[in-house]
Amino acid sequence: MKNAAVGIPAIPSLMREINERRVIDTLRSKGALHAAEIARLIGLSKPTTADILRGLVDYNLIREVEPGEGNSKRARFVYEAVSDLKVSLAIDIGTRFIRAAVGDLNLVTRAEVSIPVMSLKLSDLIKVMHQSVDKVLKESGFKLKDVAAITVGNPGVVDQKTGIISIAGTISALDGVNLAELIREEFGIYPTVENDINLVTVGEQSAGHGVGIDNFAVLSVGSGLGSGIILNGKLHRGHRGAAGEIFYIPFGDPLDTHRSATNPSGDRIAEITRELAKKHKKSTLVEPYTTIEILKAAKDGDALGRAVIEKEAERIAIYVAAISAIVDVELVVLSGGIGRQADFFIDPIRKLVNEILPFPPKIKVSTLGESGILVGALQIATAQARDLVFQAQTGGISTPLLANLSKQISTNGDL
Amino acid sequence: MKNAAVGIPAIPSLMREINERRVIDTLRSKGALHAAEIARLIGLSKPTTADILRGLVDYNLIREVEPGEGNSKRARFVYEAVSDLKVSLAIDIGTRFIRAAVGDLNLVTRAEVSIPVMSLKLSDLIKVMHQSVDKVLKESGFKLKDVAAITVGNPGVVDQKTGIISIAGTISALDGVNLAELIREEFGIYPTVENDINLVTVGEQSAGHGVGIDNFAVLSVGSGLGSGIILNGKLHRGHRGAAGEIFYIPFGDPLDTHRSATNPSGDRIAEITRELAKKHKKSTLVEPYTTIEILKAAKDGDALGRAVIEKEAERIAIYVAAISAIVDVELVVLSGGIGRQADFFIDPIRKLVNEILPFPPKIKVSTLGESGILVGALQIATAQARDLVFQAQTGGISTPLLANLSKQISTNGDL
DNA sequence: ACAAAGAGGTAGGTTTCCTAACACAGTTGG
DNA sequence: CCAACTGTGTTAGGAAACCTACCTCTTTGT
Repeated sequence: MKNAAVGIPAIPSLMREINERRVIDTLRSKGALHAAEIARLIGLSKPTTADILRGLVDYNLIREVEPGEGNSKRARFVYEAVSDLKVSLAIDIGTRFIRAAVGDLNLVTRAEVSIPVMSLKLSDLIKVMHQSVDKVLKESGFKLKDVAAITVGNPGVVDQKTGIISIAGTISALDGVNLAELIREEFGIYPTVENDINLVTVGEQSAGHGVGIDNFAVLSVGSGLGSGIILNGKLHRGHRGAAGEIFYIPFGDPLDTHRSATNPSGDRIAEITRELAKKHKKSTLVEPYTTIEILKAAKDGDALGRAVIEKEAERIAIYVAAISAIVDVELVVLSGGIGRQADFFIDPIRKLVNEILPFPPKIKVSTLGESGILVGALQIATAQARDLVFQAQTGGISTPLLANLSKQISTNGDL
Repeated sequence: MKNAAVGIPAIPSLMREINERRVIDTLRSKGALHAAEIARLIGLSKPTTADILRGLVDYNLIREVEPGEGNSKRARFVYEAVSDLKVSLAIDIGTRFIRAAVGDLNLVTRAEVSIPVMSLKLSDLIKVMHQSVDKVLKESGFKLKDVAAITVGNPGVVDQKTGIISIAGTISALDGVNLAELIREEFGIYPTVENDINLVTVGEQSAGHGVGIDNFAVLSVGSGLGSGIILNGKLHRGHRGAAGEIFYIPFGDPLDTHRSATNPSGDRIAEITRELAKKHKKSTLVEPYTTIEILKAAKDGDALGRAVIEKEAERIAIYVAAISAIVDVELVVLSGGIGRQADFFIDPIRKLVNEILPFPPKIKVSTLGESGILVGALQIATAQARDLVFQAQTGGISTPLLANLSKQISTNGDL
């Protein structure tokens, strides 16, 4: 125990703030509504609700709009959450592209761009990042000063306290870089920096197979091997942000240096192919073995291709099993360059997992595509932006805690 | 999204309830205090605090006591939380003993008993359970009608929705049994049924190495192999309550039937010993190899004993590494019959883990001893008992959600 | 066309919290 | 040893936020 029962006492102004947040949240998730309906939805009386609405209009957090089709004809006034007071910015630093997206406060993507990366030098990455941000802002029609929050995805492990990247693997220029501080210097806003697979996972939660599922994981198989985990509805980062770094699970030789050196599994599939090529002489596949070619060959029935995919299925299965044995998820979503193509070999994966585990998870292939990272990044940035805007407009002494709190009060249905 | 923004609106009575709970929580964690000090700690004004205190005294939830040493001499009235309005009951169904404990509302153990189990038949287990409960209640001076909540530990996986046990391994009579319903029939109270290692983990969190640590795991090595995981300060059960069932991690042959049959690692150490005995002829160890004898021999320098322990250290290390790779814990606590004796071979475990992982966890040996399960079970039962008593005494329309809520408000220090 | 139902608003009241001021009891220092 | 100070507990008055009840006006339905 600490020294004191720190925290916030419940006082009338807190009560009001919680109710104001409930009103805004309701409007954001349900669109335009009139006062009486809001009152029913959040459980307050009509006079109180009307008073809150007047206040929020004054704060410019909501506005009166023309009643639309969905609204009762009796409704004289209809309100909606203001969506363009500020925007949020998502940046994805990948090996081949840097992508960026602008989203409004109602989580609508206003623009999205993708610029190829030619050099993995840090200075070049920063240059391309700037180009992406300039371009996406221009397309969206907003300026940098309209940006309330930034979330940045990268392949490394992020120390959330300092913002420093480690184990960036494929983009080794980021290793040891304080990316959060760097972004602040470049754009003037201290961002949330997050591992890219964690962002894909948040993306799946908000717009993919993970909607409404409290415990699930994303297994990303592609140029790297990694996973992101949602537990009890929240992204689990772990003590140092390294949760989900599954290639460190000591399958095989516990001291396999191949594993610990750099993120290994990028070339693993080529390696496996080379090995299996000794057995399967007649194949359309030739060096250098690329993932795309192998997948294509396997789909076409090539024996070597199929053999490689069989091994890959086994490899995926043991990682799915390991994750599920430890955290018992309801679902594992396969993502990444290889994982997103797993549709045609998902059955052997399921079969193997079902043989290993007494409580196997469901296994699905991601449908989010390349921009999954940006979807997740926008989700996080927008949540922050909403909170910042609320504080700025109300002049509240509010804290992230309160935002969570009001969310708890408003979304908890399991009474 | 569901149909409506269900939840609780913030109304004055909710505000009061939150503040009442903050007062009681403060008194339970800090002991007897006077009004002015409570007001300072929880952040309310003196008149309001005094009013709340009068109410809680009326509800019989707190009482006025003589000022003690710790209190200011100026304090005329000092209050403490009533501890014996109701009690909670912890029951641990083990292979060799059934243990039981009675705890009061301030989490003080009032009595603890342990009765040997002679037969693992379900009817016999129920008989011994009754004996344990009768005995522990008698020793504590309370009656069954004073019990507000029961938590029951068992070796199996518990379906929290139905209360049905599976994979009970060492006590196969429990497999498929609806233990929660059974307890309700026997004692008239619907209990919380929980996996025993999960309870040890909660025990470590409240009274062991896990105090104040948000992410840690307990690895229990003994007659079985299992783990419990605390993530973000809360026990992680997983989708079907099977989180931490780490012996399903497919190390070695993924389809190892030895693993999936029943919980295997009980005799694993004897097996390893038999294998290694071929190399190490001159040993004091003889069949049947028991864990206690092997540990003793290893401590005494016996070559075979040491070899076995070395293998065991490696086995522990890979499980520690797997858990940490997936959920990134700050600490792993070793528990169970073998784990609690790991003090003298903890260094090789640490060394190996440090070689495998870039972010290795701290590793410690549990100091809780045999009754760790009961400590955790009392923790859970007492939390429930407090909530039930609060509701019963105030006649509140309160829900578990509110209890969590007020806890959030009062204990969240990271603003 | 007219009654019922629903939206929006007003009036008056309750709950809960706050600040300010005061009486009283220990503590401290000349 | 007594006066000044500090801290506890209480009272009075008031502010913020919620509620119910009722009213008016519009839409809907028979």
